[in-house]
Amino acid sequence: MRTPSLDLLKGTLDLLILKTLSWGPAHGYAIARWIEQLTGDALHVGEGSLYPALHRVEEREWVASEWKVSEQNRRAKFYRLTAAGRQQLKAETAQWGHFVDAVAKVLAASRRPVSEA
Amino acid sequence: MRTPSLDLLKGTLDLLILKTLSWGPAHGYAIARWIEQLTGDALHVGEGSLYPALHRVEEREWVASEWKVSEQNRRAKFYRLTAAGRQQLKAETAQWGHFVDAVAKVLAASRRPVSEA
DNA sequence: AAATGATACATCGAAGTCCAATGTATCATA
DNA sequence: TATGATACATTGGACTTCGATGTATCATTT
Repeated sequence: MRTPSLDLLKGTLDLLILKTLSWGPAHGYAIARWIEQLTGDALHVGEGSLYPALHRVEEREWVASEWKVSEQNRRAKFYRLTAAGRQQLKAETAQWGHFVDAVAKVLAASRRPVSEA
Repeated sequence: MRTPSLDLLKGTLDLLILKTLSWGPAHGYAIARWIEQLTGDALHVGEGSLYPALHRVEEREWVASEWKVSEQNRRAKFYRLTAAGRQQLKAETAQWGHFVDAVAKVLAASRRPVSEA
């Protein structure tokens, strides 16, 4: 069985994380809440997806982390975008756009293409 | 390591298959070529992704299959959309749209949302 | 002072998906 | 008869996501 929280994200979680960090450093919890808030809860980011993703992007050095104290006065690991991460954000944003365009082309077609040759 | 054929598709392959079959019955090979042709090769559909996906949607009874002879005069398994598949196509198309919208909202934001109490 | 709820980190296992590589066979054409 | 395009299929590996669960701290309420 599938489709619990819609199963969405589909590989775009990295992109969304990089994007939220482009607004400034943040800890994981805040990242998840921001995404949910911005999308009106259309996108739910669970911990089980979020933390593996954060470790992933840190391992690839697109983000760096540092322990600090949050606005709520609690220990929290703050992530910030690296220069490489900024590059990656740009690249993934473009790639996402191309992908969406390509899918749109198929969805917009009302009949099959002529098999030329 | 990742990003061989761009790693894309990301769960939308079922949707693309259902869509191509909405134009009429087709065999797997044709489905893959149509998608590539329509997207100007932005989307590459490999056999290793295609056939498992076809078996998947058949198992869920969104498509039905039948052995026939192709335009090239060869044996080929033709898939056609079932009534349930047509329903599913509609549902997945809508869901895809919502997802793209949600991602767009995050990507369009220039700063973090205000954390309202 | 104690209970509660929100914040914040993290891991695990299960399930599912995609992909490259590889293999077989047929038919049309050269 | 060799080649290339068509057409089916499987396998193994790698990766991602998800729900569930666990720990701990701080602020607020009782």
